[in-house]
Amino acid sequence: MGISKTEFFTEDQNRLAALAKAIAHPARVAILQFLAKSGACFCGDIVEVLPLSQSTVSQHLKALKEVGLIKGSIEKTSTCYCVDPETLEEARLMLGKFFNKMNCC
Amino acid sequence: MGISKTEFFTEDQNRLAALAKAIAHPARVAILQFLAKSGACFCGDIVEVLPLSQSTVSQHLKALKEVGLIKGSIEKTSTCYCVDPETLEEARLMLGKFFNKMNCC
DNA sequence: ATACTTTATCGCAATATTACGATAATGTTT
DNA sequence: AAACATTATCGTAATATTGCGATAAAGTAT
Repeated sequence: MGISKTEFFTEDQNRLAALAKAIAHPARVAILQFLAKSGACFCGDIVEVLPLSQSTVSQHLKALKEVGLIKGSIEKTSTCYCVDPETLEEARLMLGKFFNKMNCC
Repeated sequence: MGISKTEFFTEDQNRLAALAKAIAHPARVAILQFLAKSGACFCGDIVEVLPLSQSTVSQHLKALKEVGLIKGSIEKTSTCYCVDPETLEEARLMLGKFFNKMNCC
């Protein structure tokens, strides 16, 4: 995206933007929904459900993991992913606060 | 972003992603906050406050307007922007529903 | 009409995202 | 050890985003 001037903005603004960016793609929305519905699952389970290749799904999982919305635990031969309730709550609070402050106009 | 497979996903998933993408950049977060705080303002007012050029701010405003989060009315020689409460409510509801369904794990 | 003010758009360059196949990495099973 | 299964990473191509300067567009004021 070009030279994003993140250093000028506040920590909150950057964090909110990062959390929003994590769900700013329908595939990641779908992955989160599937993860929540199934409780926890493997990369392969998601590949079966979505029209994306294994490497693409893995990259989306990485993006979600980096922002903290999901976490993965190594289990047997594969990695088991599940939603991270703490970051989820953080996102819910930040977005809630953000939208509450929009109450004017 | 490459060939995004939006046609596969549901309308809701795409809409949620689009709304999230609108606030997925700190500059747009800052613009929305400034707009809400000031009630309504001109492009020039935002340019004074942010470390971005006039054309860049105008582009961010366009992105916010396209997703419906803000609306602009022509006033005198300039355009007056303000938050659109309806789309804001839509975003709040969609995100709220999304996060509520994440309550498991 | 001309100059001025303000916003929108164009064109460009730099960087990021998305997606995939191929391959590496890691552990399991035979 | 060899074959297998699963996920992560690399390399690459196509496209999108971000940002800016320059310019167009449109209205106001002199």
